[in-house]
Amino acid sequence: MNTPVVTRFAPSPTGYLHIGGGRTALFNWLYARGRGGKFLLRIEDTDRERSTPEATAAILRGLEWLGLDWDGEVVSQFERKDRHAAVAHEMLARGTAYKCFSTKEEIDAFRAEAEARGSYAVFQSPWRDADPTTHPDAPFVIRMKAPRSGETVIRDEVQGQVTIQNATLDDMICLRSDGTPTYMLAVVVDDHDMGVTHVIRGDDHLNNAARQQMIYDAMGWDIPIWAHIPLIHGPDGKKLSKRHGALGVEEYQAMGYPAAGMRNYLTRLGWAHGDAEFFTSAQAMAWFDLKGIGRAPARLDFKKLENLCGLHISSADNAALLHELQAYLAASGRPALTEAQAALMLKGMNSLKERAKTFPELLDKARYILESRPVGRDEAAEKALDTVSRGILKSLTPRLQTASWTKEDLEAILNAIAEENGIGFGKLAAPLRAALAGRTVSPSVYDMMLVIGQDETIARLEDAAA
RNA sequence: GGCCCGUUCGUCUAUCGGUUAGGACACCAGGUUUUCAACCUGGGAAGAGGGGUUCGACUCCCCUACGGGCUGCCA
Repeated sequence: MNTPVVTRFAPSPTGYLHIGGGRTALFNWLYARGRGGKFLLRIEDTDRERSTPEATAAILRGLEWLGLDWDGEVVSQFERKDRHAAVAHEMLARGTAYKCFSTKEEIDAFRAEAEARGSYAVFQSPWRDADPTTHPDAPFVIRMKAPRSGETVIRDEVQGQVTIQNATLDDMICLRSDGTPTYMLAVVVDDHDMGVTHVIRGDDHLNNAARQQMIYDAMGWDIPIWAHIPLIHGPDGKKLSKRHGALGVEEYQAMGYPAAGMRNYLTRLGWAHGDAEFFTSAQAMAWFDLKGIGRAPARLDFKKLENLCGLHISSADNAALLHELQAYLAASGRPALTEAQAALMLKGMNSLKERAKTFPELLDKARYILESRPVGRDEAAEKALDTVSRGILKSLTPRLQTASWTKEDLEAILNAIAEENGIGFGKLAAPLRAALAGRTVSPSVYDMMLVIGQDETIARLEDAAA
């Protein structure tokens, strides 16, 4: 019997959920969901100065948009501070931690002196082995009594076996002088208490894993399976910054990328399953594994994101797509569709979704549906409606009055008109498109006519011919 | 400074000692076409550099370069 998998995502609420965090959450989610395990969410809000409820809300919204559902309640790390403190005191009792009365000033001075000597040493507290009877009545921190020799080996599913010399690690502080826990202690206690079996997180924590492992050992707890994944870089290979993509995932939503495409892209970024490129979340869950994660940081490629999004849009269920489109409109602060518009969108969705990579593009192609008469025309459309073309359109309307409004019938009529005027079908389609959509770029003229219907089509042609 | 991690086409990647180094996006050319999108065909494009180990190295080892991370009473 294997232990059920428990993963977690543990962001600190100091800002929006950025794309890298979103991917970390996604990996944890895929791993748990693909194995019938649990995916937990914990907000690391022990830094009271920088944590905000707004950031927490933004992170939750971001995860929801990505479709990453978590199990159980969201855990607040801050609220568990008493438990963290209790563990620190237990370590004290076990002799795996000690009270350190060194002040910040003393530590700073130690470091400054080391630096002045041109050397670099980890801080060694004079209180490590002090006799408790010599303890002053002063504020203290609780430090881990870390081994000073030997090495700590991290068995990482992504990075392999990583060995850290214990001498390079200091006795980290577990409990601050104000009694609050540090991150290092809090993560370990929480992951243990929450039953986390797999810690999948950014590789900026790889070194921390060694220190954390010492706490697990000190408490006699089972060490989780580590998987430190490389961070995402910007298109230029540099660390992600706001300039190029370190946007909140909500901004990607506002840019109109469908969540399924985003998930697919992010899953494939830094992870591979053979040659699989385009896949559903169900497939991703079935395939996702730690072995397939690469060791090098990946760069963001918006072109590929768009390509994948286009594929997901065109293969999406029409009703679901309409639903997500409406969510997009709301998220980007645009007016909602009227019921009539929504109905027409659904009717025209088959042709619309094949030509869009993002929701703005979909909306743009749907202009013929969303605009009401008189349809505004851009410059190119105006040009397409020259005198000759208007004349042709005029001769077309009476024929349409009696049409049965099936594609076959319309095809017969338009082909006949083109032939009568001695022009190719393309020459006829251009002004027709301009009249119907007000653009020279639109879905097929047949699709448009069938979607908006006979009366509206004729009315628009009359508008244009006038 | 110290320690740790990384480096295959422009980008994401496959390869797990023996391949003409494969796929995808992007790009270029051609085709199809009712504009756009899509689609079809073809093309250019890679093992950071240097040493080893080996019959044989993209794959294993070492060095260098470059990139990143950690080195906080931040997470």
